[in-house]
Amino acid sequence: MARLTRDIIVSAAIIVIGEIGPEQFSVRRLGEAIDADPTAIYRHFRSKDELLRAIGDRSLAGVVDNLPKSSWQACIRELCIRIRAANLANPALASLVRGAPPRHENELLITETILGQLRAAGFDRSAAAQAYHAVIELTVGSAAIDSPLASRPSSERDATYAQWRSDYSALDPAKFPHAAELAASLYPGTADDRFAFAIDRLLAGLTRDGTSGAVV
Amino acid sequence: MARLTRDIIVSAAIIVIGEIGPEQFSVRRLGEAIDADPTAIYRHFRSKDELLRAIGDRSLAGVVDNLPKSSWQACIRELCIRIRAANLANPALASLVRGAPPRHENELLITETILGQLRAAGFDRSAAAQAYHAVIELTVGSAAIDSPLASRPSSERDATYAQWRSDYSALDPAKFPHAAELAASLYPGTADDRFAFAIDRLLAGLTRDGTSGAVV
DNA sequence: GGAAGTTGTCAACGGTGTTGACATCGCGTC
DNA sequence: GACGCGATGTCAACACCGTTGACAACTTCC
Repeated sequence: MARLTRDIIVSAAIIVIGEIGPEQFSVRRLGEAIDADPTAIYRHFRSKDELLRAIGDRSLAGVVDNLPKSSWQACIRELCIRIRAANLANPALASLVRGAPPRHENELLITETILGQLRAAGFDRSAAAQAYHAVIELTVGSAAIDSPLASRPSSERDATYAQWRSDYSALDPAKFPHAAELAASLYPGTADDRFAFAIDRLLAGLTRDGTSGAVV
Repeated sequence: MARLTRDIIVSAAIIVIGEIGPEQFSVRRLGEAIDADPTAIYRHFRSKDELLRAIGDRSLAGVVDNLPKSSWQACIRELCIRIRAANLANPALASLVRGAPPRHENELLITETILGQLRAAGFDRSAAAQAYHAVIELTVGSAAIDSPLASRPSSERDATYAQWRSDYSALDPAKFPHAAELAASLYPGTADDRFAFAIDRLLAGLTRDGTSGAVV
């Protein structure tokens, strides 16, 4: 009888996910890895979803530490990049926002940090809340989309993007003139780069919305 | 022997998903609904993923029709709202961007439309591609996140949001001052409203990025 | 009419999350 | 120290899932 705790299980799960990838992760594989009966896990977590949420929160540990203080944009930007990185690595993202609000410690710290930055920047309550939702939606949503590809080796990712560009360039220019013309420009850089661009633009848009007294 | 076609299967699948929700949808349930052996579906689709993609593309039919022409922002905004609505209704969103680029007819039309609008607005090739990715990432990601809740009745959704606000307001103000203070302002309006706000702010941010010659 | 290819049917494989009955362990109490 | 009880690990099993291969029925073409 191996003694288990929530912490032990979560730590083991993170290792297993790192080895076999989020898609292949299952309760049975986890049980095998910790050399215990898979169903023993259900003594510590009500369901796999609850386990995934715990994993997700663990991977967010320290995500609000030592954020840049140069500006609120730089701070939120860096925070979102970290959140995204944490969420890409494991499947908890799916259950992160799924049917449950940020109840866990680290998730709450994220909410608190973002709201604090926005308030300090001059956003009123309503505007801060709206901006918070927009930022989180982009960050978590982006991670959810990019996650499947992110778990593959980077060489494979590059090959995939190259293939997609080639698909676009092969389109009928009569039907899809712009898509065909811009084929070579699509999927520029890494997915991380594209996210950084998006969050930058969103933050820029938030400062000029007229719904808050925020001034840059 | 009931004669099946891809079209019949996709139509039936959409009905079934509407009845039992995206989460409960399975090949077996679909087979039951069309009164045929579940495995017959595999004569027309290589895998469930391929079926889901076909469903996704079907639900995007007509999404680029009659878009507002008042401005490129209004056009893209409306298009994204429609895409989101289509994706919320079925689970194809997960496989939409998952491991495959927009290869289907309607998906390509979306790409073409957005790129065309951006180019006409003065974005150069690189800037148009970047902006396209940012917009799609937010739109599809947002749908992916909101989908689980969107499949429930609106009364239940409202109750859920109310519960979450109450959770936030119960937080320790010493640890989470801003989250506690803004509890009542969080989750304002509907998820659709929040998305509309986010896409508005992103589009606003795209016009002021300095990476294009775009002028409003 | 016969051959060939397409498509529906059936049984089965290997996997999943989860549950209930049973056994075993650790710990507090008499 | 013995007892009892609750917490926890083990095992078998349930009800699903996506998918495959062998077979049969049907359609189409020569």
